[in-house]
Amino acid sequence: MKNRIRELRKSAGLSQEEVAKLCKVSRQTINAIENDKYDPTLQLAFNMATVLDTTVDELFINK
Amino acid sequence: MKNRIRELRKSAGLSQEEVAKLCKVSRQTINAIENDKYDPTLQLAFNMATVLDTTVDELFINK
DNA sequence: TTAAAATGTAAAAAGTATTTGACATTTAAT
DNA sequence: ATTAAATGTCAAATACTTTTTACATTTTAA
Repeated sequence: MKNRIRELRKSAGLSQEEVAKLCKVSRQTINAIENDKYDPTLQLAFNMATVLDTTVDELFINK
Repeated sequence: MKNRIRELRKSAGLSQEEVAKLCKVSRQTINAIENDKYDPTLQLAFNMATVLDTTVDELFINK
């Protein structure tokens, strides 16, 4: 599963830590997901999409 | 997290077991998710959306 | 109304996500 | 060049998802 987190996060001018706080998870979690270490839970995927002003289907690329 | 699985599954004329096979998970997993026992992994959410001919954002209701 | 199919449920085990704390490396700004 | 901020990474612990096996209940259809 690929994603467009970095791209959209930078567009929004947010650091990994800021996204983490807004999503109420740790910075390491955001970092790991952004770098494809593992997939987020569905709930976190929705939270990230909301924070990055997009949808789950646009934020994550199912391949 | 609510979902529209039952609704879309019935529309597609599929049983839980058929959806399970198409998603390559157990019938019990589909049953549990459909009944809000827990959320699927993001990967499974995408697989279910594909099988039910919809999107993750339409299939699951983030509340 | 009986049989078959579908659905609901439970417990234990295995697999996966997340946290915390810590430290290293890279990037950005001064 | 130096500092601060941001990012990358690791290991151990905790929490959550999924599987398997098994059985009970409900629904569907003959």
